[in-house]
Amino acid sequence: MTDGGLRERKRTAAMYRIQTEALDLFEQRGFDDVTVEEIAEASDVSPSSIYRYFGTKEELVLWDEFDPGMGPLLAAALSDAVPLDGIRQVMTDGIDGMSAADEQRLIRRLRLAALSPSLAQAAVARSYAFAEMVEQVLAQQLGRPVDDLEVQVFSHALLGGLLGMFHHWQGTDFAEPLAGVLKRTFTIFEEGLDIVSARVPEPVVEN
Amino acid sequence: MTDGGLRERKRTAAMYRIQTEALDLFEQRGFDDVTVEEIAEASDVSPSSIYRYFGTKEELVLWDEFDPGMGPLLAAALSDAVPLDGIRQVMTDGIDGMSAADEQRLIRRLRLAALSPSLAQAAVARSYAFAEMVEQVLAQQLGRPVDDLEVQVFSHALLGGLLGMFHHWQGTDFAEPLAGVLKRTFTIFEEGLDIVSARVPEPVVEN
DNA sequence: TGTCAACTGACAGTCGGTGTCAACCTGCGG
DNA sequence: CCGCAGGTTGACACCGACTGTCAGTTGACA
Repeated sequence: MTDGGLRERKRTAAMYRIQTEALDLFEQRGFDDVTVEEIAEASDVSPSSIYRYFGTKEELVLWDEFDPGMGPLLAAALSDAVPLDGIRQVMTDGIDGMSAADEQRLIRRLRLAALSPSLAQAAVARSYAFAEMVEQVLAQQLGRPVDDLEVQVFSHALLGGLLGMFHHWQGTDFAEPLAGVLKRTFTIFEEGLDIVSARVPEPVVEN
Repeated sequence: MTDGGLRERKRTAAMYRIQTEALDLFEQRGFDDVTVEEIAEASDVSPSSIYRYFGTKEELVLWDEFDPGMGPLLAAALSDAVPLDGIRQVMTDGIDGMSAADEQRLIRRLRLAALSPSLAQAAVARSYAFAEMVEQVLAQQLGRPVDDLEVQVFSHALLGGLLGMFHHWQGTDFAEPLAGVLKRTFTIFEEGLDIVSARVPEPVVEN
């Protein structure tokens, strides 16, 4: 699922090591109060290399070793299944394949992302790119133009919903296992997002 | 709907004027190739003032004179209607109240946002904040905790869908009036986002 | 081993963004 | 008309993220 050559593996290993140092420093002193130079020093590489690896300071937190494989995987899943099911399958598999350490690291990264505005912003923008992938595959799948309104609304709403799921997970302090939350989220999707009809009939209590 | 005192109005007027200069420059030479200092010079203010007004360079494009009023408006609309209807009402009213010049300016800003990565990122993050407003009001409305999964998924999916709508509008070069696109978007919402069942039965053509 | 491409570190420079301080306007009481 | 207080502005200095370049090194591969 991961590597190509040895170079690639070494690169990934280096990035993982640098990210580990960075997460430690960020947790100790806050994202904004740690400079890239300090991380470089702690990781025994030059600042230049950090930028070559990650591109931006934010990516030091957001980068995920498993990300690169996601694209093709998603495309494949969407090509031979009902869209929603395909995406559910990919995500479920991904979560099931995560070790406890992986999940712990994910939680650390999410916690950090929630604490720093610039990180939160980058995180949202990053997952937005995900929606654009779904767009493309879905449009082709349905034989519609990529700019089709329904395709756009569906793709982005789906992605938004998943963001909401992570928001909930974070808000409840990661109490429930992610797999369970994901399952409930897709149930909500399947029921058609009809929170509207679930509105309580009683009048609102004054603030 | 807008001002408070005279100070506030002067400030808004100055921001509008600076934004106009900035939009011109950005369109001529691209967002990244114009410095804040140049905008300051063109607008006859100091760079310091621009940062005091807008905070960031991105906000020079994203700022909207009507934004400040949106919060209370939305809260009110959500408090006494079915959530989806309330939001639809606010947005429909907002669009109906826009002059042709306002819409033209909006289009200019959207065009710019699509051309520069940093702008696009900031724009997405900005609209994300909108979802958090919906979250709060909706949770209170339904008598559920803000971190309720369904509330989170609904709010963010809704916001995502609206983002998708703008994406479509942009992709079709703003051909259809925004009011029409909005109406169709909410129709999609009401039908429960069931693009799943609309899947074409034929097998996919090989790429 | 030799060659070539990819990678790395060092360095200088640009620019976005923040904090500080002095000058200035604006309205108010004497 | 004169000070005076609060908010607003401009000038300046500073930090740090990020880019481009260049020379030196390392690794892949014949």
